[in-house]
Amino acid sequence: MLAKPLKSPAALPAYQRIQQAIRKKIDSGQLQTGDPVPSERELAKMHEVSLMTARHALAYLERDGVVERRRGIGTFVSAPKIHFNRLTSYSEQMAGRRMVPGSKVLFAKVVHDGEAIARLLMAPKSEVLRLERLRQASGQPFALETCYLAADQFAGLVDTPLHRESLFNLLEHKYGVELSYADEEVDATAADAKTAELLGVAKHAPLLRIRQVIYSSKGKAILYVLGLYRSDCHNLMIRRFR
Amino acid sequence: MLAKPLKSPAALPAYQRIQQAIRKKIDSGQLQTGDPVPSERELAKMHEVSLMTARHALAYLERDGVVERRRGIGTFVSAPKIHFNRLTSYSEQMAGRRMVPGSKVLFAKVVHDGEAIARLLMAPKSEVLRLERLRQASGQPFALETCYLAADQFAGLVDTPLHRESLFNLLEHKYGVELSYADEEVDATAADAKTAELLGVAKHAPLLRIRQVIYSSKGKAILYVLGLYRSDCHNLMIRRFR
DNA sequence: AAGTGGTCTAGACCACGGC
DNA sequence: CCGTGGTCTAGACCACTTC
Repeated sequence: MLAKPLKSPAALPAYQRIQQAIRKKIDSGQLQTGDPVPSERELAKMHEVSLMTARHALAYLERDGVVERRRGIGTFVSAPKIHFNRLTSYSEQMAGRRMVPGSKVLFAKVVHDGEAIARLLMAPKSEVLRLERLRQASGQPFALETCYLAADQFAGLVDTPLHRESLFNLLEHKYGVELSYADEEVDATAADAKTAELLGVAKHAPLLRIRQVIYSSKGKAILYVLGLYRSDCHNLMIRRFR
Repeated sequence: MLAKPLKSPAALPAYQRIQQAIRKKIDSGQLQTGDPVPSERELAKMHEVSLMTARHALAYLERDGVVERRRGIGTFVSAPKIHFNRLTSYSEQMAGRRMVPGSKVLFAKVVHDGEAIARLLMAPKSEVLRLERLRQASGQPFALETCYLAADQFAGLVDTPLHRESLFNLLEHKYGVELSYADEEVDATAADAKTAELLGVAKHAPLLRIRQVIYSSKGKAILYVLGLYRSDCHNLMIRRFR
């Protein structure tokens, strides 16, 4: 048998549409923690897809912790994750700590280096905007952040005054990008000479290094950020569940 | 068409056999980081299964962080990074990856110091069990972990052979404690002389420091863990949502 | 054009849990 | 017994990347 050729252009895959429908019901409160989600067979009929496709939708919702599946019983809405680990902008973090945010732009240009990053961001001609900022909290330098964005998507950004305005704000409101989640890789590293001077620490002082890839709600990589944080004034707080 | 009915009893599902075969090749060094794994179609032929089954095997290996898949390119063995979105025991982490866990107990006694920790764990008479272990992955030392537990609750633990048995396992099965979540504080620090020697790194080398408080499902603090991780072989992976 | 992974079909049988 | 999720088939078309 042929696959259904009736797909409208730019349509989401069927399994993602099913997921979206379920997530929507959870968000709106129609489905609450512990409530049963329609079974694979029901979903297949409702959305006019095969069983495997409905399965796929549920399997990946389970992977993301949205539902729990129990053989012989059914699929249920899982307890709401407390998003202790919320993705916030620097400005939002500062506001939460009642500190005065400050930011000095050290570099803001379109560059061609960094092919891996360009590929990640799907930047045409490998043109990415590189934005280097020294972050300050109440006057003290405390982090060095280098952001990369696809140059074609965020053309006017180079000329925007970024020393005061939040990048998150710009992306979300001026560019209409809905930021959704970030994958972060955290480790420790030693400060090189230039970084040490900028941050006002000793050379080789231990720094917390966070590399993050921030995705839009459509799953596209929007932003790559490399951050180096003074370990004496920056702690990462995480809550993890078993 | 019928499903193949030739399965011997107690046989693993086909997709798990395929995963095992791949993991084995990685463990034995036949496949190294970055090496291509056979394509879906190759695996399907080799193991005499359908394409969907081979796909399933690879998809779940990717979910576990063992391989990376790139459309139009292939599937590759991913870098041996430790992947942390859930609260897992050290043994579980090692098992999920392709490493042989090892652990050397450096210290295991009831102590009276550390009032703050004793209060946190609600330990009577401030008696806490302090357990210091050197963690190894495939023979290489890679972390120094110091755990604290309330001495009265886990009396027999001092005499339990902990060099092989997982502490999580003991707590969950022998002591009937249901571990639920952990709050973690992450930063960077420099190795002191003793730590540097134990971990086999230079003095003042940057280390990832994680302090965690692990709570039971009843919300009681059960375990305090201070971990120092070699930043050259330990990365923390986090996903955060907006 | 050839090869890869991504999505999908229309069924099948099995293992499990509750009635 | 029936409904649930778990495994599986033998194909198909699509999107993407490399040559």
